[in-house]
Amino acid sequence: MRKPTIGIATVAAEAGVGVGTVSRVLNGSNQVNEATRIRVLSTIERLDYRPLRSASSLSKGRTDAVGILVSVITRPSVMARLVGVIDVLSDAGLDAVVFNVENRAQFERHLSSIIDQRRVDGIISISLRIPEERVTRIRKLGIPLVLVDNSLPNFPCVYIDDVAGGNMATKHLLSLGHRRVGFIGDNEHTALGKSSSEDRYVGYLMALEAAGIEPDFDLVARGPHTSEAAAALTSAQFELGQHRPTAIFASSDTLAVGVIKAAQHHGLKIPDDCAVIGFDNLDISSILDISTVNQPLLESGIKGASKMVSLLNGEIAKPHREELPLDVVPRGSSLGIQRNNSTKLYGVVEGPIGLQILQRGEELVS
Amino acid sequence: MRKPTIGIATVAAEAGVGVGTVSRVLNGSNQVNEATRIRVLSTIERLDYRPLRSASSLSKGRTDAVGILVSVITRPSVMARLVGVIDVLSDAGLDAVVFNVENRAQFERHLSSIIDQRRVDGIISISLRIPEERVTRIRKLGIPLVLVDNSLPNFPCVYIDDVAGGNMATKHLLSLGHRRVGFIGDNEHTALGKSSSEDRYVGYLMALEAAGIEPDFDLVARGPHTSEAAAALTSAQFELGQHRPTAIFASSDTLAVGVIKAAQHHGLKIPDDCAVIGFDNLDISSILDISTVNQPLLESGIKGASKMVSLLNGEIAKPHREELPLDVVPRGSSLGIQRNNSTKLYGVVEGPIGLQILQRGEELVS
DNA sequence: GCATGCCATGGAACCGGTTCCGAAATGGGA
DNA sequence: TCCCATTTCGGAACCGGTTCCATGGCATGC
Repeated sequence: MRKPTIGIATVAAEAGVGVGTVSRVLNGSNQVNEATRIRVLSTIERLDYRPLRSASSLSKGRTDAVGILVSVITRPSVMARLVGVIDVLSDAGLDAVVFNVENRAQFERHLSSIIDQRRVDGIISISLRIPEERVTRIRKLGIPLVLVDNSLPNFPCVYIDDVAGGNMATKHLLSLGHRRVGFIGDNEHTALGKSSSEDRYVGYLMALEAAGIEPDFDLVARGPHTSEAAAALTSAQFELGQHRPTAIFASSDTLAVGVIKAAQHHGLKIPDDCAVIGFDNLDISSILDISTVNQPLLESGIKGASKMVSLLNGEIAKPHREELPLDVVPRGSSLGIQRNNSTKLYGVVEGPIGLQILQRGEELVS
Repeated sequence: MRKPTIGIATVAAEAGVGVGTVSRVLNGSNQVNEATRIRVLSTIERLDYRPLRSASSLSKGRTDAVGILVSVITRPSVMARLVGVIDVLSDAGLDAVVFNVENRAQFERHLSSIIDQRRVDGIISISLRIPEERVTRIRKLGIPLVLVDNSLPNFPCVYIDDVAGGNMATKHLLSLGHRRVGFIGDNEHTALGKSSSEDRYVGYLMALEAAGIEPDFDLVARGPHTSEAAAALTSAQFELGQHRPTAIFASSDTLAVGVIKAAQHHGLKIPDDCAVIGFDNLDISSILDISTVNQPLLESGIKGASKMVSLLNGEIAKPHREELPLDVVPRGSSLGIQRNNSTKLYGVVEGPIGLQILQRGEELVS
């Protein structure tokens, strides 16, 4: 014997039935007599038969796999969305094939691969803007596509209103009496076409205008999406002397961490000397007590993947386009001590933010 | 026309060649005349032909996909390894099919699915211990398996010596003169079979013994893998009065954050009143200036995936079993101010750790 | 001029499931 | 007892590539 490969035919022969019957048993058809089913199942067990996915895919005409394109996966916000997506797909019996996109070239390569090799049934794109010509192609080919944290005409998508978010964040700072509000954003995403940061900046400008404040472009800066870069940019603003900002809106929590580092570096107390608000409500912002704009990250993944599941079932994604809610989460980095429900330590210790950060009383469960 | 499906046969007919030739062109065989190749390629272009992955898989007998089992993906350490794995696989032209494992039931389900449905060519397991019977099965079936952050006889793996790591961390604290060193670990991983935390605990005990210190089990505690839980456990230790620990080894950075929260809650200054060291060298530990044990996370993924690529190419994974190096990264949470290269702010401001944390001068690039 | 051998090529067999159609078996009703 | 509907089943055709073998053409060597 050179090929001990056990296929559906072998099982059929052993069990004394036709291949069709075995197939029916495998797929849980109810067109099978109970006794027969048992006989087939026991034969499968005995021969240790394992169906071959690709053969099934070929005849069924679908792969039961979904391609997931994610922008720099290491970003915590992206990560959270991805988890939501994977969990939903798994539950639906779909394989989650992940493509990590870190630069334009990689993006193009992965897109080609996905589109031209017909390896997946659908595509979920997370925080990425797909180039126009690709979109056209995808549309023409009729490949199911769902956007998470982005939006595209005629495709199901889950997104937030970044402009509104930027507006909310800035208004929060303005409402605390600040007039010189700085903006620290990133310019990285632009490389992959998506720029939440820019949209949030627009919201920032709108809020200023609504408050009758003339924007000061010395208080606006962009750089790579790292806290180090943000710290450097912020540092420059703090050196403006009396023209320095008294509050800063960082377009993401990661950047907000950098802003705070810079403030400490300049001996500025937070929030008294400079209030800070970030965006995303990552774990880190909770740990460091940074005010932020909360957006439902995990949920965005869940909803996006659910839409994909619907599409693949031939249904129409229920809310075709879905905008998720945002809300400001005020914390110590903007409100400071004068806040309210503080633990006893909270009012007692006078000190820089670092302290408050770590003391803000989570109830310690014992 | 009811089926406009364009297959290799259509292309062959259109180009006036045989299917074999088209296939050869697609696979870059050099057995094809240049003129013919061009003709076929242009036909492919003209018809917008796209080969079907599953058909190819079926005849080739392989899927060119690798299954990745990851324990709770959201853990930053796991995440980092995953990124390494995905990047290497992508470069090798292999699909990365990710299975997120959050509990025992899910684990079993995914394992069955992977093993019994023959959907992937190999399995990479990250930070998970595969149940004995599954291992037996995998071995018998000859499915390529690579372990990352774990080890199993006769399978290629990339791992660290957690016992040694725990030892190093504890020794670091002992070397600073501490005698009452506490341990905060987690018990979650146990649910999935893997327990780095326990191994690190063993290292902790060994270090104590080597120093001639009798372990005090009031200073040992375990709980869920969250900083909140760690804070609660630590809090209890701080209430031991004069018997409280003067230093704590947390088996991961996430837990170390909790330890620090608890210290602040109790008005203890770090590192003066209590030194802390974590494990993993996550971003957060750098931001919060927490001493830690560094392990090459991204690299573990890269090396693991490389081994898988070798295996699938029929080669033997080069270093079959590979132990990655560990090293203590001393930071403010254990060394404190008496350190050395501090910025000017560093020595000036007297205060709790929170301050130092955020002031420790990273050189701010301008 | 003929044997030899390489290159390029056509195409049938094959990979291992799924599906559909026709048929056999079963059972109920007239 | 016969007819028809229903349930269950067998198996050929099919999905769309890959591979191997046979073949034809052409150049080289004697």
